[in-house]
Amino acid sequence: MLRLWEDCFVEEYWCMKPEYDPCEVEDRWQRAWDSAGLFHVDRDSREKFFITIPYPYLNGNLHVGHTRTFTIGDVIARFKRMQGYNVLFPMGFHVTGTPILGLAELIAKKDPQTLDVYHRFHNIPMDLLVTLNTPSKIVEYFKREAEEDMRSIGYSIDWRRKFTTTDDAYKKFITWQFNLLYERGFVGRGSYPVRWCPNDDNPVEDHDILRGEGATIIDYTLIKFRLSESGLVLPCATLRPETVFGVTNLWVNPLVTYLQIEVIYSDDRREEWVVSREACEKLRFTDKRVKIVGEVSGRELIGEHAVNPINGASVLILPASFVSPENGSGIVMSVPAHAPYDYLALRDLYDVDLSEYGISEDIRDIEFISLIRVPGFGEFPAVEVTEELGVTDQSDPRAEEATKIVYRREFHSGELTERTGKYAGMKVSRVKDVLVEEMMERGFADLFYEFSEEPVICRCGARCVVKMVKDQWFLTYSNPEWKEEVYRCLSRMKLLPPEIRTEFENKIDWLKDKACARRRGLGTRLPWDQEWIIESLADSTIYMSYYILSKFIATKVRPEQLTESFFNYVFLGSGSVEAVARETGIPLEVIEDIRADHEYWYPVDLRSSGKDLIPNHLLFFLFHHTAIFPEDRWPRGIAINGFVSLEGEKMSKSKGPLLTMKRAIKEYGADVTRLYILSTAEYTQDADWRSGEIEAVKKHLERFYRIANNIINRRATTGEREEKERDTIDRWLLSRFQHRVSETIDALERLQTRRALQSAFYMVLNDLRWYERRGGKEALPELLHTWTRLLTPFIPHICEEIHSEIAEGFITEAPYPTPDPTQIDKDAERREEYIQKILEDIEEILSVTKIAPEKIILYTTPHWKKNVYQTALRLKLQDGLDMKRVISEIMKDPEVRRHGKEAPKYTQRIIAEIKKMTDETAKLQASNPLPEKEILTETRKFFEKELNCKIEIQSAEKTTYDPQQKSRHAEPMRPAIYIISKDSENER
RNA sequence: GCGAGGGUAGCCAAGUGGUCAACGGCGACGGACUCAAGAUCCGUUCUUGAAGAAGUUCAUGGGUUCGAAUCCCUUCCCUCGCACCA
Repeated sequence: MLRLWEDCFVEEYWCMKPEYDPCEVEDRWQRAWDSAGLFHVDRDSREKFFITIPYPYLNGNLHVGHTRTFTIGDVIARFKRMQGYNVLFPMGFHVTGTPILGLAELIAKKDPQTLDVYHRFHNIPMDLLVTLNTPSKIVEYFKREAEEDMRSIGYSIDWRRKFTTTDDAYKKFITWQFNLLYERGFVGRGSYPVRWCPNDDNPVEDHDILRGEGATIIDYTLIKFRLSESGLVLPCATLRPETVFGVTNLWVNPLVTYLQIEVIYSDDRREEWVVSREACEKLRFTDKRVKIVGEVSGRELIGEHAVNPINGASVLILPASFVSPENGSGIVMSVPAHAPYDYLALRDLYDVDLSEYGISEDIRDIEFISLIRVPGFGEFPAVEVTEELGVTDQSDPRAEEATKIVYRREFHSGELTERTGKYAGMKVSRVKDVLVEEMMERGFADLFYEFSEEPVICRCGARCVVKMVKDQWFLTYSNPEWKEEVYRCLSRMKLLPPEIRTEFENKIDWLKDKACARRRGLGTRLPWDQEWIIESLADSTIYMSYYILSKFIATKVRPEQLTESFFNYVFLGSGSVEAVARETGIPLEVIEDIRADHEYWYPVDLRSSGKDLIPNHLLFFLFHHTAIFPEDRWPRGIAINGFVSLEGEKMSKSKGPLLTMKRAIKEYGADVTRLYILSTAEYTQDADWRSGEIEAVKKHLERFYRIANNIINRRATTGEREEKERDTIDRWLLSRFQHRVSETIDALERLQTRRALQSAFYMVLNDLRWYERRGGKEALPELLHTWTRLLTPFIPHICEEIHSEIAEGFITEAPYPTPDPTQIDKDAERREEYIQKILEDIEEILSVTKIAPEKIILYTTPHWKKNVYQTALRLKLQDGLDMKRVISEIMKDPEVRRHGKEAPKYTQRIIAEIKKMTDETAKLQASNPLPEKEILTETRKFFEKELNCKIEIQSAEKTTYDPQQKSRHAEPMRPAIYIISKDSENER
C-alpha cells in the first residue's frame, strides 16, 4: 500500500487544493461516479446484499429527517460494497394516498399558510410554487428535486430502478398482489367505526382535526334493559359489561328530556329505545337507522322498574345528577359494589324524599351485589375506596380518582365470583370479549362507539362523530394464523437495535384488521371492486421486489405485458415460462432474466427505517411478505433509527420548522451533513440538529482535509522518502489504529454509525494529536491510505479527493480495511501509556505546587522493588496472590531483606494494584517488563520540550543528587519525580 | 390508562459489576501564533490540595456484593406509539 502511494507521488505533480471546497469536490466526484456507473449493479457471481430504505412520500422536499435514515442506508450500502458484496441500494417515490391531493387543492386555492410553509421551509420559489396546483405537477416537481437532493448528498443508489407508485407498471404489480391476497383469503369485508366529519362526509385524519386530536374511538357495550311495563329498551352504555351481574338499579337524569326512538337494524329487526337526544344523533351514524317516535322526560322514567336481561332481575330507576346525556345513551346501570359513582349516588339518596317520583321503597334496602373478588379488598371495593379517599358525594372530583383505582385493580387482578354463574373464576381482564359476544348473540347487548374525549372538531368547524363505514374492505391482520407466520418470520430476523424486538412482538399482538381501501386519493383501484382505491400503506408492503423488475420496465418490458401469470412466474416461480412468454409476448430470455434476478437479489437483507414506521409500514411489510412469498424470501433484517429535531423543536412538513436536505447540503456540504447526521445520535435516539454543532463538525472535517493535505504535500515536496526504521511512536500509532479499525467495523455491522465515527474519525484525530506531540511523522502516509478507506462510507467525496492523490481508481471500489494483527504492538502502547502517565504526574505536581521548574529529575525504581513487583505478578498469574506468600517469597532475596522495613508496606500496595490488573496486562508486565531507563532516556527530549526545563534520569539504586530523598518513592512503572524550582536556593 | 425507551458533570452524550472522576463533542478558560481580531494549533475544565493525593458524584430512596453509574426493588420525572394516517 505504501508502494502505491509513493509511486503516485514521486512522479505526479501534487494538485490537491490547500483549502477544502466541498461544492466543487462533491459535484466532481458525483459526476465521476455517475459516468462510471458505479452504482448500477447487476446480478453476478459475488454474494449479494440488498438494502432498502422506505421510499419518501412526495408531498414536500426531503428534509434532514430523511437525511438521517437515508444516510444510514447509504453508509451500510457503501460499507458492504467495500467489503466485497454486490450491493443493491435502490430508491423509488411514494405518491399514492390523499396528502398530495390535499396539497394540490390547498395550493390551487392559494391557502396562505401552505404557500408560506412551502415557500419558506421547503425552499420553493413562490412563482413556481403557485403552479404546482395538480397532483401530477406536484409529483413531477418533488420527484425531480428528491432525486437531485439524493444525488447531491452522494447516495450510492442505482437510479435505473427508480419508479413512482402511480406508474402503470407499478399499478399492475399492486393489482396482481391484491388479487393474490384476495384469493388467499387475506382480505375481508365488514363495517368499521371511523372518525367522521358529517359536513365533509368523509373520514377525518389527524391533521384534519382542529380540536380533540388525541381522541380515540372507545367501544362501549350497550346493555339492553327493558321497562317492565312497556317493554321499551333502556340501553346502558358501559366499559365494564361484566358488572351487569351486579346491577341494583338504573340511573336517569331527571332534568334531561329523553327521546323514544325506533331503531331499525340492517336486517330489518326493529326495536323501540329510550335514549338522550345526543345519543340518538350518534346512533344515526351507526349501521342502524333511527326514527324519533316521541319524547320522554327523565322524571317520568324515574320510579319505574326495568328488567336486567342477564338474569331477569327487576331493578328500580332512580335519579342521579352525574348522568350526562352526552355520554353513552344517557342512561346508566348502577353497580354500587364496584363503581364509586353508583355507590355515591345511591348514598346521596338515602335521606332524600323520593315520593315526588312515586317511589315509596326505602333506598337503604337496596342490597349491594358483589361479583368481583380482588385481593386486598373486601366485598365492596367501591365502598372501601370511596370511604378511604373520603369522597363526599357524586359531584366530588375525587369520585373520578376512586373510579380509576377500583377499575384498575379489578381489571388487573379481579376474578368473577359465583354470582356470575358460568363465568365464575374467570379473570376480569379476560371475560369481557366472551361475555359481550354471548350477550350480543342473545340480543341482550350491542356495541356503541364514543370518542375518548369530546368534542372532536374538524378543520371545517363541524363536530365529528364516530361513523360505521359499511362494506369496508380490510386486510385481516387479526387472523391468528397469519400472526403466527409473522412471528416466525420475526424470530429469524436480525433486528437493530435488539430492544425493538419486543416492540414488534407487542405490535403484532395488537394489530387488528385494517381498512385497505378508500374512496379518495391517488393509487390503484381494487381489482374486484373498482369503486375503491387501495390505501397507500397497503400498496407499499412488498415493493422492494419491484425494484428488481423496474430495471426492465421501459427497456425490455411494457406495462401492458405485465399479466398475472407473468408476476406469478417471476416472483413466485409458478407456471411455465413458455406460457408466460406466449401470453405476454415478452421474450423468454427476458422473463428468465427477471426471474433469475429475483432469485439472486431477493430477499431484502436489511430494511432501515425511522421508528415511526414500526406500528404500521414495517409491520405490514412483514405480514405481506409472509402472505405472498415463500419462507426463503422473507426479510432478513430491520434497523430502526430515531427522528431529527431542529434546535430542540419538532419538525413539521406542513407547519414548519423544517430544514431541507437541499439547504443543509448547500450550507455545509454533503460530507459535513453526512458526518454530522451520522455522528450525532445512535439508533432510536432522537437527533437534535444544532447549527453550533454542525459548524464544529465542519471544522473537524476541514482539519481532516488539512492533515491529509499536509501529509501529501510534505511527501510531494520532499520527493524521495528515506527508508527509516519505524520509531516506537510510529508503531504506537499504527497499533492504535488497528483497534480503531476493528471497532469501526464492529460498530458498522451493528449499524452504530455514531460509535463507528467516534472510532474511525474522532479517536484517530486524537491519536494523531499525541502522535504529533511526540514528534511522529513516518507512519502518516501509511495511516492516511487506510484511514481514508475507513472513512469512505461516511464521507465519500472528500475521501475520493484524497485518495485520488495517493492511489489509482475509485476509493468507493477499494476494499474496506481490516485490522492487521501484525501491526498491533502492545509494547509500544504500554510505552506510550507509561510516558503519558509520567507527564500527567509531573503536570499535576507543577499545577499543585506552582513551581516554575528549572530542572526535573526522574529516578527509576531500585532493583529490590522490581523483584517484589515481578514476584507479585508471577503469583497473580499462578493464582496465589496474597500478602503472606508474596512476603515469604521476596524475603528470600537478601537485597529485599535489606529494605525489610519498607518492603511489606510497598508489597501491600502493589498487591492491591496488581489484583485489579487483567491477566493479559500482568502477563505482559511479567514476561516483558518495560526498559524504563531506556525509555526515559529516549524520551528525555520530549519531556524537556513539553515541560520547558531540563530533565535528568537517575536510578534510585544509586543517585547522584537527591536532596529530598524523593528517590525512595520510585517504583516499577512509576519513577520518582523531583522538581527543582527556578527560585530554589539549593541548586546544584 | 396500556406498551416501549430513557433520566450520567454548564449542555449534548458514551459507558451496563472492578482497568471509572467516568470516551467523545459543544461551551468556557488558559497558552502559542498575530500589530490586532478571526481562523488555526496546544492544553485545562467536580471539589480540595505547596509533590504525583484525597473527598464527593452518574434522577430518588433502599437492597445485593469484598466492590455498583452498571444487578434487584421503591418513588419521581421525561420522550414516543396507541391506528386506518403517511
